[in-house]
Amino acid sequence: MRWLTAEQLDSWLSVVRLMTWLPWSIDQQLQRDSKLGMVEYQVLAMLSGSPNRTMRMSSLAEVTNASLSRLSRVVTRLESRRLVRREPDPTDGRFTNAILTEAGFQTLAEAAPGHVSLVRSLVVDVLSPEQLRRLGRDADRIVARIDASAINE
Amino acid sequence: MRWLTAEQLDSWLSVVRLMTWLPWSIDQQLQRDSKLGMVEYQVLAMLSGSPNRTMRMSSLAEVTNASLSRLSRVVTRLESRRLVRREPDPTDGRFTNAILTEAGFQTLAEAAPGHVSLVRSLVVDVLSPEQLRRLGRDADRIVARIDASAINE
DNA sequence: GCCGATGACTTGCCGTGTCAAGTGATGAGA
DNA sequence: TCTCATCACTTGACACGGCAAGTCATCGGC
Repeated sequence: MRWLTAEQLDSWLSVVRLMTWLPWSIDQQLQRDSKLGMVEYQVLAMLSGSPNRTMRMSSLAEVTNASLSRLSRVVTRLESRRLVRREPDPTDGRFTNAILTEAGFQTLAEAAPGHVSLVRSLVVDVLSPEQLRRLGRDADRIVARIDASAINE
Repeated sequence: MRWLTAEQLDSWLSVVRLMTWLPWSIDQQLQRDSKLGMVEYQVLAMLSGSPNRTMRMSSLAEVTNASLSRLSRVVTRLESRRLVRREPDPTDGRFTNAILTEAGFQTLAEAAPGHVSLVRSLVVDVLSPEQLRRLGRDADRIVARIDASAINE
């Protein structure tokens, strides 16, 4: 059994702190300024960038990193605030489409500047372009390993 | 309002994926193999490395990145499994000490190899020593910014 | 064309985290 | 010494996510 060196452990604990506090911080700001969680924001954002502001629940779940069951509840909440609407896919009733309403688009438009500016001030503008690129690539590497290990259960 | 370039957005979304899936993956393994969540594990680990396997609730909350209220519930659960014990600090009854029991130490000893080996296979062994160091430093930078922005509310 | 299999969600139940209010111990000032 | 403020938690109420079971539409084989 190979243990971690003190240095490796330090780096790992730094990553753990990041995983704990960065989502927390983003959620705080979104919640305070727009009454949205990060997943809610991603749902609105992904819908706004899609043809007809429409996406299938299952695709939406994938791009927002949410389970289908979580997404279903999130969309239910957004629907009750009239930010999103649900419709069965006309061509195949098994699919459900989530559709961004005009009110949802407005809400996103109001939330986006504050959100982006926080992401800038906490992450993007704190690192050099090269550091940010590397950080993204490292994250991709790790996520790829997770995917790989999930496949072989 | 400065928007994000496509490249910056990509990197950011990679980081978001990391923050979503890495904790999930760690929790899965710990839960499956040892019926522990990541915070539970950290609690046991931090206690085991402390003098007398004892720590104040408030210090423990800090090192495990948990709110005091969350830690209180976590320790209640661990206590009901006899992995941890609570005692008021003899020298000042306002403090409560959490103490790792022998059973708790055993549980940690059984959980640690699998946990460490997952951390290795997902993170530590996927990056070069230099990449890991940089990742840790980038994480520190970001967390420092979060702390700074939390201070000025 | 019918019927079981499959796929795409949805939902009841439960465990857990948060927020705010509550509790009990201690220290500080009158 | 007797408050009263403060500190270090703890806990009740509530919101939310996960899991597994349920629902509904479609498809494939007969």
